[in-house]
Amino acid sequence: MDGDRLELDGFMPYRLSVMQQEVSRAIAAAYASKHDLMRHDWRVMAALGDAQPLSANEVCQRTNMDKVQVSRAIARLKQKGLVDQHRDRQDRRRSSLRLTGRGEAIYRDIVPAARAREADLLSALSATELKQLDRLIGKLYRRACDLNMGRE
Amino acid sequence: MDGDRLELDGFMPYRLSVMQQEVSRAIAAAYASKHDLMRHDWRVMAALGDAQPLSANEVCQRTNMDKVQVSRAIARLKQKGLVDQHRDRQDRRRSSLRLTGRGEAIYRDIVPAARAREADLLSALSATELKQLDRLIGKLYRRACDLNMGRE
DNA sequence: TCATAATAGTTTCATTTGTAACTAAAAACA
DNA sequence: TGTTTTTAGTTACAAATGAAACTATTATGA
Repeated sequence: MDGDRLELDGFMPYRLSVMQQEVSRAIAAAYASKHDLMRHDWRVMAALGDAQPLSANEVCQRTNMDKVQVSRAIARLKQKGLVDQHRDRQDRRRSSLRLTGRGEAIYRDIVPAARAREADLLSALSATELKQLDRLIGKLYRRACDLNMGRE
Repeated sequence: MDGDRLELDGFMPYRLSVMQQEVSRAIAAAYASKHDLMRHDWRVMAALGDAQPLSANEVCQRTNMDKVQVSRAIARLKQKGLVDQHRDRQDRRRSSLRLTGRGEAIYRDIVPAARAREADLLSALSATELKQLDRLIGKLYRRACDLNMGRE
């Protein structure tokens, strides 16, 4: 252990990042090639598939994306005819988002593929390890959020 | 468990991504604000700090970045006077990269800060959990790589 | 040897992104 | 009520990115 070198390979945040990228790529195969969607687009669709209708703001909260990303994803999805957006009558600042028929169809096509890839991925782990993973992700996430609290 | 909804919150790749982003942000605090470096720039510096000199290609391998990203990071770092690049005499396609004095100084300034943040982060875990995490990252990474083997 | 392929690294162009500034509507408050 | 502040969402612009094409050099092999 050399005191003044970082040694990337043993640096946990780096390993986490490299691993996550690879996982992300494995999952992207479920939506990118076949339906020509970007990660952000798919995330918005996934949120709407989980619970409709949602306002753009609710999509932000559910997906951990910021409002600009969501706004742009919605623009792309509307243009492709996968999402409908119309102003809320009660509060005319908001809008209410829904998957269109085609959007729903694509969502229903992707979900099993995404699930299958997730299963493939997790098949490398035992049931015990899976529980551990779940716990560890939660702990690290909460700790990181705490650390980031101060700044913005 | 609803068969035709994805439920993002329980979808492991999503949770992994959100957690990793937060961790990344926590670490970025060590190099971004004070030294105005981007993630890619810092990664290249970290690789060089670990072992100098390196060719751009060796940086690619050590950082898991692709050659375009590395080329651009090097351009930025050269312009800032943090990295020196000169052609290799044996093979004039390659070049040999080194941190400059100022580059080294910044590297040595960042390393302890990055280590401290990592420690903060990992302090949420017991020694046992840390070993588990290490194992799980390795397993998931290898599995994801296997899954991605086919394409490209 | 000469032609072809492979390798190291850079550049180009279209697209995506991040930040900040902006518009519109509702809430707060005086 | 009228004024200010918040909130929802969009837009603008500069910078970063990805993919493909490109340059220069070395390796291969007929």
